Amino acid sequence: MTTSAVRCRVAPSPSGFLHIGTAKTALYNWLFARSNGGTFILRLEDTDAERTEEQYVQAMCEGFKWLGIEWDEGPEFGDEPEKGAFGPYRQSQRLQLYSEEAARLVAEGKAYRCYCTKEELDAQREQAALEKRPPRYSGKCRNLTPEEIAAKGDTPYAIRFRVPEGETVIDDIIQGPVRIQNKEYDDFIIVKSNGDAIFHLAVVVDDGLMKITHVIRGDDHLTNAGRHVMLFNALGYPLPKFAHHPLIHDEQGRKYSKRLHGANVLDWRKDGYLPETMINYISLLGWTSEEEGREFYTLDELKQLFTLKRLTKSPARFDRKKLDWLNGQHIRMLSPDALCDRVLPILREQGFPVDERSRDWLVEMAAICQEKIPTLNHIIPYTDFFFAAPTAYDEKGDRKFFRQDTSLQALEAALECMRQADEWTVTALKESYEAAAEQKELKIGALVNGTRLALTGKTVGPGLYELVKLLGREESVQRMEAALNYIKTSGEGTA
RNA sequence: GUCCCCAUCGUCUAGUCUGGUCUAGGACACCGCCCUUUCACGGCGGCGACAGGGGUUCAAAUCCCCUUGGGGACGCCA
Repeated sequence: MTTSAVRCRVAPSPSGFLHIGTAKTALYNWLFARSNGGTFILRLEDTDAERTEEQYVQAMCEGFKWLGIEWDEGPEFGDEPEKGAFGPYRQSQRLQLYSEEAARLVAEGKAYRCYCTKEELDAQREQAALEKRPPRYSGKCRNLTPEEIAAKGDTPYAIRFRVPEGETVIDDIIQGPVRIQNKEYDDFIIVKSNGDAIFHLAVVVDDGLMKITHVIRGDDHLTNAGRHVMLFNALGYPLPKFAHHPLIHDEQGRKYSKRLHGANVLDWRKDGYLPETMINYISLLGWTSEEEGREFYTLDELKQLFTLKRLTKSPARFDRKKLDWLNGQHIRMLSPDALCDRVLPILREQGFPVDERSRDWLVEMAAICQEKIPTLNHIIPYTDFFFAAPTAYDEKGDRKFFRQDTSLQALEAALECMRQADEWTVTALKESYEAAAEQKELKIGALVNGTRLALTGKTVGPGLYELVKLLGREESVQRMEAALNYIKTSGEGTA
C-alpha cells in the first residue's frame, strides 16, 4: 500500500450483538490499519431508528472489548468517550449532512423527488416477481416537470438517485475489476419520505467526509459498491479503494445465520475460548500469511504481517474442530499465572471455593491442566475433585482398577507410599510408587490408575503425582481409605 | 427470474496473476504406530483434492469458453 495515511473503518449497525462476520470485517480493517500505521474508525450505522436500541450498542461494545479490537476514532460507545476529528460517528447524529448532500444532488439534477407510495412500489415488486421479471423501479417520477412537482403541493416524497447511463466498474482489491451495467441498478432511493437518509447515501457521505481511503467489508456489499461508486462520483468525492472479502459460512456452507450458536462472538467466550484464539482463527478464515504452513499467530504478529494481498476470494466454513485445536495451542502459550486468571472466574461460577486456596496452589492447579484442556471450560472436570471428594467411581474404572485380583494389593501399596513419603513432592511420590511397583511385582499402571480412581472417581485427569501432591497427604490418605473400604464392603470384588 | 462473485483433499488452505520446478505442499479432522500412569501434548506414518467438458499450447491446477455446483445482491433495512 501507499505510505500516505490509511483510513479505514468498520460500520456496524447496532441492531443486535456483535456478529462473527462483523468481527471479521472489523478485524481485517483493524489489522490493515495497524500494519500500515493507519487509522481505524468505528462508525455506528443507526440511521434506521426503528431497529436501533441502546442495549445493542452495549452488547456490541462488549464484543469488541472482549476481542481486544480498539478503535482510534469513534463514537461514545460503552464506557469509551467519543474520539476523533471527523465526528460525529453515529449516523443518527449526521442527518443534517445527508439532507444537505441530498439537496445538492437534487439541485444538480442528479437526484429527484419521487412521490410513489410504499404500497404502489410493493405492488409493482410483487407483480414483477409473479412475471419472473427482475424487480425494478418503473421510473414514474423520473421526469416530472416543475409544474407537476408544484402540483403535488406538500405530498410527502422520497428522493431517488438518477442512475446515469453506462457501466460502473468497481476496482476491487480482492475481486479484481467488477463491471456492472448501470441498467442493472434502478433509480434507488437515497432519502426516505420521512426525511431520513438511506444507508447508501449515508455510507458514501460518511466515507467521503471522513476521508476513508479503504473500504474493507463483506462481499454482500459488492453489488452495493456499484451504487456507492456512482454516488461518490456524483457527490464529487475521491473514490476510496474497495476490498470485498467473502462471508463466513456455517458448517453447511451458508451465510453464518444470526440464529446459530456462535454467531454472537460472546458465545465463544461463554464456551471457554480465548479472545486471542478467535482473533487468530478469524484471521485465518480468509487470509494466509506469506510464511507457508504457519497458522498460529499472536495479535502482535498479525498486526505486523497482515496484508490485503493475501486475502482469499472464496468463502470459508467455520470449523469448530480446528478452532478447538487452535484454542489448545493458545492455552498452552499462556503462563500458568495467566491461565489461572482466565480459569478462576469459571471455577468460581461453578461454586468451587477457590478463594480459600492460596494463589500459589491455584496457579499450580492451572499449570497441571494446561496441556490437557482444549477450552477453558474443560478446567471443571479436570479440577472438580480438588473441591469435593468423589461420591461415586467411574463404572468402567471400578471394574478395571478396583475389581482385579491385585487391586487391593495395589491400592494398599499406594496408600503405604503416601503414608511413608519423606517429603510430599512429585518426585518423591513418583520414586516411591515406582519402587513399590517393582518390589510387589505390580504394574505401575495398576498403582497409578487405582489411585486416580480412588482420589478423583475418574479415569482421566491431570498427571497423577501432580494431582496427589496438590491434594495433600491428609486428604489423599483419607480418600484412599474410603476407596479401600468401598471395595471391601461392596462385595462383588472378592470373587 | 436478473445481475454479481466464487470453485484444489471431509474442512481451512499453498500453488493460479508471471503456464513447465506439482507423480499438487501444509494444517485441522480421521486411521495406525511411537512416547506414556489416564487423558492430552509431542513425534512418525497413512488416507485424501485440481467439479465436468471443450479449446489455446511442445506443455494447463494455472490462460479462454461453456456447463454444473455453491454463495451473494436485487427494500422508503443496513
